[in-house]
Amino acid sequence: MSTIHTFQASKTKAILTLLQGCNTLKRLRKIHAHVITNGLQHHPSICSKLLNFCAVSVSGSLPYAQLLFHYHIPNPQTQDWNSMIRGFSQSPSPLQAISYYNHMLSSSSASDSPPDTFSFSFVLKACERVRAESKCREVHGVVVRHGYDMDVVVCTNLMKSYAGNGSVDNARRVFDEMSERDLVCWNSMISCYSQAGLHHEALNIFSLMRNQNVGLDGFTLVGLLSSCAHLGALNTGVTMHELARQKGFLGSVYVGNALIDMYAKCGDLDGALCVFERMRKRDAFTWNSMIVGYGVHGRGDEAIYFFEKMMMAGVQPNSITFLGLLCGCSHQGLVEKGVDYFHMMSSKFNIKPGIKHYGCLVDLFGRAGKLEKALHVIRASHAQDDPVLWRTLLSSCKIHKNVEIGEVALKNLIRLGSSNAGDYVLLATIYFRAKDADGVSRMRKLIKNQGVRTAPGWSWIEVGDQVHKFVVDDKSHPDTEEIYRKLEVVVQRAALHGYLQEESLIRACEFTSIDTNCSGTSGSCHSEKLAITFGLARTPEGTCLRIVKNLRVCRDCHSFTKFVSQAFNREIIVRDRVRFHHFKGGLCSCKDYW
DNA sequence: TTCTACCCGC
Repeated sequence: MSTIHTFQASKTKAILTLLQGCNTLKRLRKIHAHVITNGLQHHPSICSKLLNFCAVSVSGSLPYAQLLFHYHIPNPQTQDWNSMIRGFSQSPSPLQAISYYNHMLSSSSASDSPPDTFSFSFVLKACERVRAESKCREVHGVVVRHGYDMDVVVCTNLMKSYAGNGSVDNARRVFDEMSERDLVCWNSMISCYSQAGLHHEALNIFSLMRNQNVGLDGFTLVGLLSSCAHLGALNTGVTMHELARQKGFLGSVYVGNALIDMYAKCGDLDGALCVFERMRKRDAFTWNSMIVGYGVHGRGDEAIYFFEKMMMAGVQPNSITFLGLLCGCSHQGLVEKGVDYFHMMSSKFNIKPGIKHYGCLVDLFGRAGKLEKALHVIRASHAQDDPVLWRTLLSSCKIHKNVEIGEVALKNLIRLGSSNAGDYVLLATIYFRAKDADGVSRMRKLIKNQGVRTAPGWSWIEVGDQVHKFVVDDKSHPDTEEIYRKLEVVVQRAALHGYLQEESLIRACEFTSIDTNCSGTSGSCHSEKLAITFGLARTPEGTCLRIVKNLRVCRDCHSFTKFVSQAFNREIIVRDRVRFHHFKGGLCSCKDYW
């Protein structure tokens, strides 16, 4: 008996060694044949290992795993089910994982092979991938019935699965009900919020962590820095930077990359550069963060400079690298360079341009006034059915007051059934500037028929460690009265330097009571004026104001901000939906071209 | 065997 056992043990070991070196299906078949000829096919450990390898390893084969599972494992144990669920949860058909999980629960031997921590974790991943929220709830119920609702890993997976299904509130509920939380779990809650775009909430989790002395690690910092980047919360980001230094996390490439991105997105390119230069190890994310950072600031030359250094460092660019480059070229008007890079990405780097790259190219030509070329790009892109490209073209037509191509763009948007009030307003503005009253009234009718729905505009400004958010005509801020009083003073002083409300544009918006390019209704107070006024009142003279807003800057606010920067001698950095504007001494870095 | 991270943009 013991001889047989020793024999089997050495065979098992030999087969496991073979499996480790196995990288083709053909070899896998050979190993399986070997298992059978040695009479080991009923050896539970061997079969489980073989199954796990087939299901999970990159060089495995899920169909082969199914074959083994259904024909060679008569009484699958929990770990065998887990192999199947895990394998399919990360495969192109995660629904199958859910199906194996269902079978596991209903199989006659369910009492011998109950689901465990792993089964739940894997099936929850599958629920997340197929966006099956109801299934996620159902699994949650089973988790509770099997007494795993105190398992910190299962709970973390539950949170992620709920959040991935768009239900952050449920994720938070799971989080709140946990009796014990580890650091991973806290980090996961931060990531759930940031994934949902709830960045204030993500930062609030960090306050809780500090109150409860949870500590932090690189994951925590990266998550929080990402939220700071989205919010434009530079001061908070600098605090994180300081924490990273104190706790010794500056050596992490992830943390360094997140810091660069945070500084760049908060409008502090010098800060980004400083972190970049001190990094010992750099990867594609590092270079991309710099290139994209300079790109969205409209500094194409520097984006190109970093791209060239990236090449010299031997780092392979990816599609994001080229988005950053193209964005920089288009905002700086580097048309030829942009075209070169567009071609280079496929010819030299074998990266297929995606819809966003075509979008950049349309923007590149459109901004430069080469509207025919922009139109040609769309027609040659095999993406004529993407509304984003036509909308980009329409915006370019507005800059260059081109009625004809603007009409073509709108026609295509209508053809695609995705035209909205914002598009009609764009074309109406073009008609208005071209003094085409008929066109304006046609658009007015379309807008009336369709009804008006606009995204609410808001602006943020960080003062101290607080981010203050303003909407159009905001009355909700505790200091509202003071802000509006101060605003009058600011407008007067800006007017002394030449600021004039842009009547023409206001009238252009009036008939619709919106301008999607503005933050709100005409004659009303746009959110960035309130944020700027608040910043002027609450920060020391001479300090830079940083505003983040969700829409594009309208012409009136752009002009207002220029004069304010001059009248109050302040540098004002505005990050809009697409790019940065650096206002200083009455001028803007975009050269009034955005 | 399981859980959390950076570049795009939703």
